[in-house]
Amino acid sequence: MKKQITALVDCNSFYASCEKIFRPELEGRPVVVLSNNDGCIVAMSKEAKTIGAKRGEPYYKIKKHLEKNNTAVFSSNYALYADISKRVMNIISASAAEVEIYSIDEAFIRLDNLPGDPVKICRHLKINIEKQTGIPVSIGIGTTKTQAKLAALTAKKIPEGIFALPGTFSTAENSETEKTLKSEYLPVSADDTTKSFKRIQAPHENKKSVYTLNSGRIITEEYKKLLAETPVSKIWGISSGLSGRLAKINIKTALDLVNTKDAVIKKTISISGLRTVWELRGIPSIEFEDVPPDRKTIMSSRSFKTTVKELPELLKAVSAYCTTAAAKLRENRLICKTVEVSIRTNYFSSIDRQYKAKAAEELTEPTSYLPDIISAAHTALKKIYRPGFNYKKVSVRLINLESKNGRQISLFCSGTEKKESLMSAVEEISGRYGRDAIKCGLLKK
DNA sequence: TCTGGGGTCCTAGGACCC
DNA sequence: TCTGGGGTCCTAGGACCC
Repeated sequence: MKKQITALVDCNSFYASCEKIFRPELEGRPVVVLSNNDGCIVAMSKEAKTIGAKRGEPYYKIKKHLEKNNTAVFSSNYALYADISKRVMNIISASAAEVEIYSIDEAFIRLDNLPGDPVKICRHLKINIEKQTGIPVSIGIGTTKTQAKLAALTAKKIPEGIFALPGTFSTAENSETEKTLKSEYLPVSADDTTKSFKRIQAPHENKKSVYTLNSGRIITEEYKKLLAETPVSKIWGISSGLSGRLAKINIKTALDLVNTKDAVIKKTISISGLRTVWELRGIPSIEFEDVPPDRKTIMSSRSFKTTVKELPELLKAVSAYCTTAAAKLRENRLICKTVEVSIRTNYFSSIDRQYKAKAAEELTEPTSYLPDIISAAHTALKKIYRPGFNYKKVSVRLINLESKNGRQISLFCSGTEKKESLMSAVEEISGRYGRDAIKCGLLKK
């Protein structure tokens, strides 16, 4: 197996950058984007970061402060962000054979199968994206996805916007170490790292300035220094909860982490944490998914601006979320077996009595037919609804999804054909006149 | 007064079976 | 009076990501 070289392309302050594209006058001003109901901050420009805006922070708490600093505030416009994301991802996809679109604003690329210098390829790509879309990006390069993520943190801080990790050293010694590692958790892809990684090593780096991890793996002194300067909470996959647990056993930096025994890691932060550690050591352990796996659930939910008490209003909301979810289901050419509805009161309220519940309803046969989905969701909601509570949020989740194509036979059973053509017609109308042009009403039984 | 939405994966514990 | 053990499957809850 070949040495993996992975880059992470990350759009800078994506939502805020989208808002700035057509408003050059915002240059240099703090920009924040708010979540649904203008509830909390979901994105901010670097100027907004400097004045102390934080992701997830409730807007009302920081509103005055933002105003004082002349901040441009936007309600989120997901249709716009999705559209711009698509353009960015198209450019990235055209640049390499193996691309994993990881989120709306990030993608991993495999560089090892491309001819030419990885850094140069990335520089090209960065210029291309910025020129064609107006969205600034940072690119981190490493030998694993987790390393690429780590490199991207540095990339964001430097003017060039591209940073290649000064290598986990890829030497015969490392390959020998891995062969003798008897860890039962050692991933399949861990062997053979004999290919050199010279290309993205810094020019002044020489093989003598190396450091041997407790595991026996060899890394460069430079990489060691970076690990020592990085708190564990900055590592992809390790958030505040796990960092707290790690701090208790005196693991504070990424270097502490990679020098900890596998068994201790697994015990403290579970198998996913262990994979993260291997990746930091330079052993690919998180799969590169250039073919996106089938989705397992589709969810649609919304918090109410003001709480809701009555069942009819909840039923109406559920119908609307079913419509959104079913549209996505059909877009993905999937059908679902089960519809799950959940409701909850406002857990931030200290006055309201608290209640939350969920119920799942099996469909008589797997389908993407909206009226059947709504009817199942209504049945589920009625099972869990209790009068007298102030409801804050309702969610619909479609689960047990399967591919529509595997179900051709049943197409001709129990009126499925009719349902199919009805849904196609509905889609055409929505496509032409907008999502709200046509709605689903259910007959009372 | 006002605190998002949409995903994934892992683990522990219970039910059930032989 | 003594009261198995191991496997599988499911669910709830907790953790992470952006």
